[in-house]
Amino acid sequence: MKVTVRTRFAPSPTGHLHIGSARTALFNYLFAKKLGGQYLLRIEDTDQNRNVENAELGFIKWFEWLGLTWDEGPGVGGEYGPYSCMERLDIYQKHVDRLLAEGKAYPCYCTEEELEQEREALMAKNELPRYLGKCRTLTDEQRAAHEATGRKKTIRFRVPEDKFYKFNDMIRGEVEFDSNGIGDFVIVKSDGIPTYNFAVSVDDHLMQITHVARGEEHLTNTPRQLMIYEAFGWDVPTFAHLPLILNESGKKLSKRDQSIIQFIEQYAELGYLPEALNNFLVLLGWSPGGEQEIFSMDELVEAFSFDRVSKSGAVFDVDKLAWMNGQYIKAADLDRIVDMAVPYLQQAGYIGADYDRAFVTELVALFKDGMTAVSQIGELSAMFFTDEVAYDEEANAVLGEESAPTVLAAFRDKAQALEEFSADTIKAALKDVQKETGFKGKQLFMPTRVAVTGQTHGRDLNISLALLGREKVVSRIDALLDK
RNA sequence: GGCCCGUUGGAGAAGUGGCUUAACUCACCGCCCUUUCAAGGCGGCAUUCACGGGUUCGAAUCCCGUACGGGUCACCA
Repeated sequence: MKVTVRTRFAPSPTGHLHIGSARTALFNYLFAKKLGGQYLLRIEDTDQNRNVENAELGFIKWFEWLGLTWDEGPGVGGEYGPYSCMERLDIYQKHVDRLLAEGKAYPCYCTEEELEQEREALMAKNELPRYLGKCRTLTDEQRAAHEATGRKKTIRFRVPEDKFYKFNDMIRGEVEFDSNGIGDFVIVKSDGIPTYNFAVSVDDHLMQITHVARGEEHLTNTPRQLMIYEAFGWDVPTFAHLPLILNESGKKLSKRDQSIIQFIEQYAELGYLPEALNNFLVLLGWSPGGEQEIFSMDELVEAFSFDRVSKSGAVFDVDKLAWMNGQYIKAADLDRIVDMAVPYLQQAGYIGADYDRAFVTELVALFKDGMTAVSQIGELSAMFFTDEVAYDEEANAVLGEESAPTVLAAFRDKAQALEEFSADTIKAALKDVQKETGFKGKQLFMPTRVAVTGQTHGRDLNISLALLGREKVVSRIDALLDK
């Protein structure tokens, strides 16, 4: 029987969906879809201290926003559930008991202080800090004595000595670790909850996960998980360790890093399109090989493979993301962008609840091809909603040109006299001003643009002026001429 | 420090022994188009693949060493 591919993404519920998590989820999703398999979501909530209230709901929402929906997991269920660790405690317990009974794991009564001392002592001797196995050989009597004092205990996995753990990583090839470099590690914490390494192994096996793609920071966890698989006699899934996403200084993106916006919800708030984010993220560490860079989700499913994922870290390039988003905005339906733009305009107080849809549509159409994020609509269209125009240094330089007063005065009169104030008639009026004053090109347009919009850069002048309306255009020019 | 991993332009990268005088994209710089501004088009931007040895008729591509960078060494995931 052909085994179907099953992948998963298993985040800890820290509250927000990080871009790195989204990218890992994306890779797992694409791989499963490409091979006609299933992609599942599982919540790794074994850290009681870090679990955030309702965090689960938060990032589930953002996964949905990205379109990375799961075939099994929270909300949708599935025959291998439950899909969060804290609901699976009894399952882990059974497995721990088995390891304990077989002597493959043992209780450890060392306190944190004792372990800390051990670490310090080792470091002082210039040896690598690790657990030396003090409780490894405790007799039943000694254990009973510890139990009697009510001392807290953890369960540690007995790491086999002198063994090499090898696996074939889909991205990094053959990777090998010496078991002697790994101390007996904790599989059940003193609060009775299993650690990540243990829970993840048990869950991946029970949920019949065939391929595990995760960040490179998990590479050194793999031998531990291999040991657990071995202890239970389970088949090992295929691993793929993705290159890290780096900040501009080449360091792993830390959640506290201020230099880069890191959470999906922040991008959503800024008016990024989910397709753009997916497209940008997939290119971080993966390359399609050809010359195409813009991919729909369907195309990605078709094109994706782990053997085209690189081994070295990828720097998160904010500019490229902006460009990518701009491409998607440009290609998107105008109506969709208008819908996205409305809240920003309302928030800025430019339009109310009963706004003029036709006007807003024209406004958005004017800026759509030049935006890099929909939130920019506020700043971009500010001049349409203010009475006072502020002129900066650059603007004043243009207004100081000798052609400015002549051109402005002429255009003002033409604008005033225009029967209909539209892009076409404005264009004609400007043409007349040119004939009349002899100024053309930059000398003609720049003073007009700057006087009315306050900006030296912008979109189509004729449409901008028409949208602004005669009244604003004329009064702004008058205000300048009066000075 | 131990163990792992990596190193092609400012960034993402293609390239897996000859087809490479190293694709493509972002950024940057020019030019064209547009009477302005954008958008768009075109072109420029690594004589060289961290460095040093080697293997080979031939190396960015294979091997060794050095340097640099990163990850990880938790009762966090």
